[in-house]
Amino acid sequence: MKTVPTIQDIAAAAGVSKSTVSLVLQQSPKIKAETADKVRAAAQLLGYVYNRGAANLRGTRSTIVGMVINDLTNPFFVELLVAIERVLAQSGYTTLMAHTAENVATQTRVLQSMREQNVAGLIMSPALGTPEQLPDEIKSWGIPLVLVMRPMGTDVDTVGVDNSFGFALATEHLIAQGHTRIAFAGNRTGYAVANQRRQGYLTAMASHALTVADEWIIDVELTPEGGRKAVRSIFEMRPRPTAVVCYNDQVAFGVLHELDRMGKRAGKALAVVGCDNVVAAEHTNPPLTTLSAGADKLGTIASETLLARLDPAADGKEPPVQYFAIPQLVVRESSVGSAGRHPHLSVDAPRTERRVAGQRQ
Amino acid sequence: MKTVPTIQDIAAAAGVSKSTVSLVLQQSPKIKAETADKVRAAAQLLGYVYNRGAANLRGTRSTIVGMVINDLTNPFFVELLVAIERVLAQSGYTTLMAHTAENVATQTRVLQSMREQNVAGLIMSPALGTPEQLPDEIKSWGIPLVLVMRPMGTDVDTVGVDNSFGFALATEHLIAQGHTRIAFAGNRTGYAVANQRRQGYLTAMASHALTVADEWIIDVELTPEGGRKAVRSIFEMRPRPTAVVCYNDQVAFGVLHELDRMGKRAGKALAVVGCDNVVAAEHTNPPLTTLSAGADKLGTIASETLLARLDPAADGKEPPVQYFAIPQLVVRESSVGSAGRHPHLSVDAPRTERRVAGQRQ
DNA sequence: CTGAAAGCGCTTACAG
DNA sequence: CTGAAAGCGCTTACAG
Repeated sequence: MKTVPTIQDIAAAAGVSKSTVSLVLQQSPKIKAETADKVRAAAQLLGYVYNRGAANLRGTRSTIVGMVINDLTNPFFVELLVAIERVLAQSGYTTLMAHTAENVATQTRVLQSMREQNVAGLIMSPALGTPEQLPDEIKSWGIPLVLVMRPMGTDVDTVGVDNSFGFALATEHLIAQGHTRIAFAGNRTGYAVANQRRQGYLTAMASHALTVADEWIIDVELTPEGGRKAVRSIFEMRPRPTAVVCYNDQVAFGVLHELDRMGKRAGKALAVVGCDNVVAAEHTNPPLTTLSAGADKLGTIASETLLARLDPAADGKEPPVQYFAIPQLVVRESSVGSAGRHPHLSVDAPRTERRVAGQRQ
Repeated sequence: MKTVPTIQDIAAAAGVSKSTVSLVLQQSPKIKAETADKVRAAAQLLGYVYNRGAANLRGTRSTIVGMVINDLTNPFFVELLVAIERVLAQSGYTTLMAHTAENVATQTRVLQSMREQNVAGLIMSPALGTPEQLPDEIKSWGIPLVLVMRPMGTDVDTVGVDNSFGFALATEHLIAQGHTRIAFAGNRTGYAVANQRRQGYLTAMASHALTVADEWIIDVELTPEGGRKAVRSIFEMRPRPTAVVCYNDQVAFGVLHELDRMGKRAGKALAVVGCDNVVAAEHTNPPLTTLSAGADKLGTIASETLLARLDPAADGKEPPVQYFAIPQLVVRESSVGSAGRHPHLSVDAPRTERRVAGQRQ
């Protein structure tokens, strides 16, 4: 545990005051180039390490950003995290990460800890069941907050996806393939995102005058295991759905797997669509048709939204950002070739990835 | 941006000195219970938030631990990260996370940043190509370091896996299935872990007097794309291997996928074994046989190793920990049923997951 | 262009 | 059992 030199030591070595050293380290133009060079040489020589904690304490700003993620077992959130971390690092911020595992109590503890660390701002994907006044409370702490993926009112910066549009798009795709009995594997009731996704599906069905049997809305855990359970339910229904829209790729992976165990193949026995377009969706057997909003793009926008709030030039009077990406459908083999009414779709689709652009009507 | 109360404010409100407040917040037994209660009540009332940065600055210890991960796109490292973060949080430490994406320059920048944040300790999975003197350099900073997954000499605390044992085990499994022409999809040359894995495979082959054709050692990227390329190579070989040991599950996923594209099935056309047992390995089509060392257990051990070093009671004279887990083989469908010489193995394996315990001879 | 002084919010001996 | 004082490593007005 050798003791690290401080600006005081550099000041002594360079023969200047510590004020001067501090200004040099901040790249202040007030210091003469010659003096600055002398200081930098001394710092180099002594192996100086800037103490950001001390600077944050004395100065007004901190350079730590907290990121609170609800579910790192879902690769989508990992992709988001990686993008956010990259953009923030480029702007000189360090990312303090915490994982709540969808647990509100853990989330409370974690937020407290971030507050104690004096984070400059927070990016959070709130755990399910988060009390709706939490964003206001965080704001009352004076910490800028950007919500990702899970909106909580229009009063807080939010970066997410237009889920009802996306799920309508996915359902339309299946209808265009000739399917009329389409199931939804997700939550029957639940939080905002779950409702939006279910609603998008229902809207598309209704707009084609297709009736939705109550049992087609299958309430399952949002995991591969939930997807497997959904398949078992579907194959007990009479008449049974020929297609299923899944809450996310994790559920869809379970669907693909259970079909395989039954000796059936997605795309033939059952058309399957997921949501998130995680990297693995490209390599499943068969490859998964899924909604893509671009984790990388969403992470970038979330970071930039926060950085704008942290900019000392910001007046804090800008209205809340409410950005909802329009997802695209990436068509792969899991959703084509079963209904067979659109041969042009089933010919190339298994080999050629095509993106159906989301277009609002 | 309302201003947060400090211990000074609490001291005034409670009618004591700030020394007393500080001691109460540290749960010191020196303060009379009555006084302590009074102080805590005042803190509660004012909405006091402990400023850990100030405490770290004045005190000798910091409560931030840095975690440097080379590849978060590999779910194995995410599982490791989650376990580490959980254990550290339970001990009152906050985790500062950084992702290097296998880039040594990024890693250097990130380590610098962690040093500036005055982390109490570091857990690192070094990027490929990390200079071998880095652990010594970090130690010279006075920051305890635990390496995970990728050893760099015996002089630094290390938690990893006995890779050569594991890959021998995987290869033995394939030999026991009757395979004699077994390929290896990974690196032909490379860093320590790559060499250990390849060596384990070669050792098992040699111990059964099986010759390894040079082309069977296939040099590919350690990604699904690399796995796909390996399959294409294998099917051009004459005679062709009937089984392949993959560097990790990511490569194996690509293998399973390319086989599927060719209309073939892993376990029938080609026996496939992976390494890491990531959660998704259970849900691939077909499910993947793979080596498991337990990301959760490894993460727990790594955290505990670091916590022991951070314990103020530690004398710093304990010898370096060198922990290498003995992996187990989790047998699933991807590796059985193709050679058919051991019918008892191929009957239940596709449905029943069995663990073959690793036993050193 | 540079220095002396005060202070960020805590903790830690040292007195009493 | 509690308080007064010094100081952790910086930054920030304020002088000059």
